[in-house]
Amino acid sequence: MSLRHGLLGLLAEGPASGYDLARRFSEALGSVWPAQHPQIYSELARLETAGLIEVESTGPRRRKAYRITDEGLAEVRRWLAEVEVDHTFRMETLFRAYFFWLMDPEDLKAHLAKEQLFFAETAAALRGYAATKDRGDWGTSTQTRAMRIALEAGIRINEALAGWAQWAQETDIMTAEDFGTAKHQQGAAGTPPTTPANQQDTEP
Amino acid sequence: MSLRHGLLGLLAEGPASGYDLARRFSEALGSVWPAQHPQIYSELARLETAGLIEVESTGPRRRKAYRITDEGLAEVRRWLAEVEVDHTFRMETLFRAYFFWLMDPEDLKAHLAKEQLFFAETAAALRGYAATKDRGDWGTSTQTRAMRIALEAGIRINEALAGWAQWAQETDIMTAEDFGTAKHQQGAAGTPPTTPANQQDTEP
DNA sequence: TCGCAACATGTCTGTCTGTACATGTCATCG
DNA sequence: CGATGACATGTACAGACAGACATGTTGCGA
Repeated sequence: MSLRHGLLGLLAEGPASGYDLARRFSEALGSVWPAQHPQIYSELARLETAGLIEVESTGPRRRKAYRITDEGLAEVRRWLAEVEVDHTFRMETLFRAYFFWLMDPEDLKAHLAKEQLFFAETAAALRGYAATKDRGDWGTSTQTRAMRIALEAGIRINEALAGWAQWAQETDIMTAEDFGTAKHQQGAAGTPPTTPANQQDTEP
Repeated sequence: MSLRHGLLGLLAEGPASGYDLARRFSEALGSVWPAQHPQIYSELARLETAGLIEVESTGPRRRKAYRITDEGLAEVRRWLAEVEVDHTFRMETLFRAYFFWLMDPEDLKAHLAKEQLFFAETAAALRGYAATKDRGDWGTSTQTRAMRIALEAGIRINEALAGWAQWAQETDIMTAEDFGTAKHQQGAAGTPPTTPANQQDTEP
C-alpha cells in the first residue's frame, strides 16, 4: 500500500487538496506509481478516519485541503526508515521481450527502434528538466533536491533501456535465420516434442 | 491484461500445466510481471472458454496440461505486433526517492548503500546467468535467445540503479546541512508558508 | 449573458491481484 | 507403514486499481 505513504509524503510538504495531489501523481509521481483521482480521494478519506491527516481548510469550489497530522508524519517516517523496499516491479517492455521469438523479425526490428526512440526521448526530457533544477530554477529546498535524486534514477533507467533496445537491434542473437519463423511444435499425441524447453528452460 | 498474453506466450513454446506456468512466473517472469497461482489458474480457465487454449492431456495427480490453439497463437502475435506498449511502470525504489528529504541523513545513507548492494548483486546474478546462456548451456533455441535479450535488459536496469544509488550517496545534493531535518512547516492560520512549494513544484 | 474551460469532488462497477484456506496425489525414505 | 515433501489444483475473500459516469463551481472571453 504505497499510495497511502505517497500521499502522506506529499502532504508532508504542506497542505494540499485531493485535486492537487491527483495532479502531482499525473505529473511526476505517476511515472513510477500511477494513481487516478478516485483512488486518491478514497485513500484520503481513509487517511482522515485513521487520524493521519485532517482537513486544514475549505476553499472555493468546495475545495478541501488536507494537512498531515503528527501521527501521519511519524507514519511516513516509519515507512521510509523501517519498511523493507519491495523490489518487484512491473514493466511491460521487458515482459514482452520474453516473447520476441514469436515476432516477425521485421516487426521486431521496427518495435525495438520505436522503443529505443521512446526511451531516448524520455531520458532527454528528464535530463532537460534536471538541468533546470541544477540551475536552481526551482529553488534549493530539501524537497527539490530529493526530487532531483529521483529524476536522476529516471534518467539512468531510460538511458539504460534506450541502450538495451539499440543493443538488441544490433546483436546477432535475433537475426539468426530461424528467428520469428518458429512454429509452435506440438507433436501430435504420441510424438514427444524434440525439446521439452518448457520443462527445463527456467531461470532464477 | 498482460497476464493473459504472457500465458499464451509461454504456451506457444509447448503444452504446460498451470503448475508449470506458475513456476515460470515465480522464476523468471515474476520479476517483471508478478503473478500467483490463483490468478494463473483462473486466467487459464477463462482462456479455455475463450477457445484460445485447450486441454492437451491429463497426467498423474490430476495434472491438466494446456495447449495453445491456432486462435490463441494468432492472439499473442496480434498483441505483440499491434497493441501499443504500456510504458507506465511501478517501482517502489524510485517512488521512495521523492520522499528522501523526510529521512534522517544517516538512515538515508544506509538505505542507499543497501539498495546499491541489492542492485549490484542482482545484476551480477543475472550476468552470471546470461553467461551460461552465451556458453550455450541452454541450447540455442529461438526462445532461449529471446530470453537472453530480456536478461540483458534486466542486467542493464539493475546496473543503472546500482550506479544511481552510488551516485546518490556521493553527490552533495543530499548532504547539505538542512537535509532530513526539515520540519513540515504548516504556518499557523494566517501565516502563509514561505514557500508554496506544493503548488508550484511539479514536473512534466 | 452565454458557453466554455479549468477547477473540484465524488460514486459505481468491474477487473486485477494477493493472501489465506482447502484438498488431494504420488514417491521416497526411514 | 507412516511421515514428509513435492506435485497439483482449486475456492474465498479482501483490497487495489481503472474507467465511466455524475455533479457542481468559478472565472473569463466572446
